[in-house]
Amino acid sequence: MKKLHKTKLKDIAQEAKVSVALVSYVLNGRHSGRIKKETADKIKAIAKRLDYHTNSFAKGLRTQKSNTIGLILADLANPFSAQIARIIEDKVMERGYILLIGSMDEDISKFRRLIDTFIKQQVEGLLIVPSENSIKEIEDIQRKGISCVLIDRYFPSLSFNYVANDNYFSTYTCVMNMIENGKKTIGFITQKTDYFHFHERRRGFDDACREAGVDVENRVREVDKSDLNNNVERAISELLDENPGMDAILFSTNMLTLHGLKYAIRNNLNVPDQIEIMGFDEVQYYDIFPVPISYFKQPLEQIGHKAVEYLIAEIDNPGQPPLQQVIKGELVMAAQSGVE
Amino acid sequence: MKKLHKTKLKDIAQEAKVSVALVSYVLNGRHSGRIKKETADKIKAIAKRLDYHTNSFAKGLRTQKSNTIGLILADLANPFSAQIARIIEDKVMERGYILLIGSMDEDISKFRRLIDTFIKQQVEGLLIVPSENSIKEIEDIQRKGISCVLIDRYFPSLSFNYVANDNYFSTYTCVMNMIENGKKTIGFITQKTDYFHFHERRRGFDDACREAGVDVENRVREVDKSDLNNNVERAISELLDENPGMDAILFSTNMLTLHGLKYAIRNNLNVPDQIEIMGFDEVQYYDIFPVPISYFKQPLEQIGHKAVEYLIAEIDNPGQPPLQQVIKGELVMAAQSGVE
DNA sequence: TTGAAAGCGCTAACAC
DNA sequence: GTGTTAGCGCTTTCAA
Repeated sequence: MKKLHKTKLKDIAQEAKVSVALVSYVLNGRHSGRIKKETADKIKAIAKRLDYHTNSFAKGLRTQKSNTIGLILADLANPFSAQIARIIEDKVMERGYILLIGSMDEDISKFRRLIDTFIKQQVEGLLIVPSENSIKEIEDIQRKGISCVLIDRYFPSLSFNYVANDNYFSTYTCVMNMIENGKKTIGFITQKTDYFHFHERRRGFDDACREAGVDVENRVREVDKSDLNNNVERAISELLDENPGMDAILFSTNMLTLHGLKYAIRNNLNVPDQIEIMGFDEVQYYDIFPVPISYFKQPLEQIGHKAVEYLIAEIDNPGQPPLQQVIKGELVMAAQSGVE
Repeated sequence: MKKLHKTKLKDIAQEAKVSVALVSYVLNGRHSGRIKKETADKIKAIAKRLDYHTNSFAKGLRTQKSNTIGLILADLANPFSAQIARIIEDKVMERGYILLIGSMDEDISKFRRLIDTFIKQQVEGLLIVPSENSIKEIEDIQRKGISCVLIDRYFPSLSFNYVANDNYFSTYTCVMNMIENGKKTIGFITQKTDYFHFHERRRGFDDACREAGVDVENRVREVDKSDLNNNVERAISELLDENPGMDAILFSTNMLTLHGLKYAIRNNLNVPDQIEIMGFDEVQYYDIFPVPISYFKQPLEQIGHKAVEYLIAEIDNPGQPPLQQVIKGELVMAAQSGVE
């Protein structure tokens, strides 16, 4: 077993014949004015040659700062989570922090374990894409005085920091666009859930329809997550049967949208002339389907950036009034493709 | 600003009127035999009441152990990476370690930054899903004496630890299965790349064809990654034009497979009777296409587990001879679906 | 301009 | 059974 000697400040100090303190100053850019340039240069050169890396345990212990932020995702295997994680990682690094990522996989006990782990790691703040039923744990975090920002999903009744898509605006915009394009009978397929953001999507749909003077009655189906495949299929059939001449359907998640596409393809629906399909979220594969589809694109980039800004603000100034923001995304219209 | 007093061993010791050492013993389960049960219980109760969390900086500094493993992914936004990350996270936690995740996004300088970060964090080992051109950095890691296991992709010329899919077996198996099902003229669409694992897939295809006595000449297309959409489409057309009666095509990645599906749907190919399409990797959306498709499923679960085992073995016993393993996945046959 | 030294919270060897 | 204490590598106050 090769013993690997990690170089430490003392090694550099000895080599340079100066004190540890001075080495520390130089490497941290402190007192840069007061230190003789050649001493500084010598120290830097030695540090480089010896491949010095700060021991963040010692540093963190001494400074009581970890320079670390934790991100807890509802489920890492979900493309939404992965994308947002990537965006946040970049942003966090840019701001000089290190990001710890954990996935709770919709499992509360794992959530608690992650929080404990992150606390032990002395994270300075937490970014959380919460899953259902995690309110209690999040309140706990707040109670412990840990800085925290919720992403994408939030609990309007509570005074947390959050950043999320403007879900009301999303569906509202989709409907209005369809109407501008002459659609008259619009269906909405969404998920049966308690998440606040789904309520908002529903509300946006309803309001837009009402304002545009089109009917909502019997045009909405809330699908149960279990056995999604069959439930969606059934919901679509029902919707079409009970609303002859339906010329557009809006789906409230990417999974639902994909099922909608499947249905359209299998049943040889003429999209978009006979019936338009509008989706939610970008999916890498939409354009692979031989069916043109417009979709509402959530502003992931901005959500991620804002969340990091908010968290750092909260870290710098704990206990400030809650920072809350929803961000508007945009409708991406179908490419002029279809079956060429 | 609410000052949050993190409880430390000393607090517990004072409260319990014992020494810090004793508290440490109890909380770490040391000397459990020798300590009076009621003292131990009292200490544990107080720790719980005071919501004590080890300060891992202090602990790590003292013990020279971080209990931390770093995972560096080629690209977190890629579903393969996300899935493997999730599997590995579970496994790593199960073994009592903490996982740090970083995504290099196919960017070498980011890769170097991540390595530096992880070294500063004192990771005990590194799991890496390398991207192209990262050999130099990986050799560096080895030179520094950091325990490391490569995942999925590796460099056969070098003596690293690695765990990967048996890519040769994968394509070999696919071809043999098609032949058993009476296919006679089999095409192969793969990616133009230097990655060793693609060479293996190619080799598996070639060997299987040769053994089965079917022709390989002009049946393979290597597609350039740039402008994938058009290139794949063109490759498929060419293949079909130049090989009348081609009755099967194998694709070597999930992206390519999806494009194959798109082509089949758009051109109304009769799948699988006229032509079979066989893919690589599970994709959440395969079953949404109105086309039955079999695919080769990489053994992600086993790859992840084995990689963690290897890394921990290497950590416990640095400098041992390289641990290398490829793992065989399995062919998942198309559901009996098609257009009902 | 530079150095000495205290101390962050914890563990472990040793003492009692 | 329990306590004392040194010291992990670093930053920072104070002194020179």
